[in-house]
Amino acid sequence: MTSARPYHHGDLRRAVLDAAVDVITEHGPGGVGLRDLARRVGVSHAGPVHHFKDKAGLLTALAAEGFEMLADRLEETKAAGGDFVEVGTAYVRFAVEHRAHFEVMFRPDLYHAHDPAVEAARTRAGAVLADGVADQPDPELASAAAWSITHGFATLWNTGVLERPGHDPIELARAVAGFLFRDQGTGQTPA
Amino acid sequence: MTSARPYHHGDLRRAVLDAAVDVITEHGPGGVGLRDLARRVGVSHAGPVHHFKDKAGLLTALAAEGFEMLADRLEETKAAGGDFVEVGTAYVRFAVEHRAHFEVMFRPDLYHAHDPAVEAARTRAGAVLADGVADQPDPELASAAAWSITHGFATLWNTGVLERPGHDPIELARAVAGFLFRDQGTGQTPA
DNA sequence: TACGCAATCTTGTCAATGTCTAGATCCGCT
DNA sequence: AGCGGATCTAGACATTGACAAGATTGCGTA
Repeated sequence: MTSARPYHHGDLRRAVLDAAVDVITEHGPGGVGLRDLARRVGVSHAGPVHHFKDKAGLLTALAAEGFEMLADRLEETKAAGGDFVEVGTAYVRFAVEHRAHFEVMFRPDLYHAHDPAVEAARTRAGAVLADGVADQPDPELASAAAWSITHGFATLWNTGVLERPGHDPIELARAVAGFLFRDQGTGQTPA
Repeated sequence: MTSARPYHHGDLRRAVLDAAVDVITEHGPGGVGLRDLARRVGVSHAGPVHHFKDKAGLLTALAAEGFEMLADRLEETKAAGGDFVEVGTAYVRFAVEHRAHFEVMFRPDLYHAHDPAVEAARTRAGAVLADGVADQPDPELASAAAWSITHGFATLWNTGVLERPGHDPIELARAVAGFLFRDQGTGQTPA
């Protein structure tokens, strides 16, 4: 039920979520405060509470939204005929372009990780990654490896540890993903 | 310097760090509070401040300690003749066994990421991983891939997303790391 | 040995936060 | 019209991080 109709504010729920994204992008998930968000959006200090119940509730909503967006992107990429390398690249692209969502999604201590919507979308996203390597000899292992290298690259890039000045993360991600299955035809890209 | 001598408490600095590890292991990095730690250790609410200046200072100390432990482990593994698979496995083992440290280390928004001690130890750890794949055709790319798959597996396992009931994370990590260089023999790289 | 000093820890305080409660405001439906 | 309920406001309370000033303790040095 993501629909919130314009009452006093217009669309407070979305406004708060957007503000939270801004704050997280700039200061990380630790920088979010319900009162600060309320201030940014122009409502009273307890306004957001009614929509999210909790600080954890707000982050749960963000995580659910993030997993759904991610699953959508991966499914679209696969539906367009993308192999694992393309799907993995889409994963990294999501992480870079929606850094705030991504950071919250993989910090289950910050939100209600067992929320049904979150779990459903997360499972959906994982299925696409696993399906992309289903033709491998050991699909279980290949799936773990594929998800690991993709997620690891995204995480390391976002934390700044892997930063290569002058390199485009998407191109580098494509090369790294291709490296995993370099013995097969797909995936080699000119630098 | 890490040396703290027994004054009133005995070794408050270490006691606070240990308590923080306990809290983080159980409730994540968001659960740490200076006052709560002080309570657990049995000192007044402002006791820890003198040793760490800040909440961020405390986490900086934890991150530095973590990167140093990690770098030590990786260097030991490599010195014992371990190839990349063994080094990567040691990386995952550290992440699983020192989950609290590991979680803080890769959340630079929580501490002073530009602390010299932190940066030095982090660079040292990265060098071992890069060096383990230096014999590859494209060392830069292989290094990024190696670090990504290793770090990704560790992260996903710790967040519970990759959990396989009945599987030992270390064994699975070894298999995943081996998958990256499966075309080469189980490569005993001589020292 | 005694003294002074600095490191260590305590106590008190302040602004800010999360969350709860009660009340005000406004929309949609009958 | 006007009622009901969703939406938001206002006030309050416990807790937290951070700061300031004072008390306590061990160590080097004369």
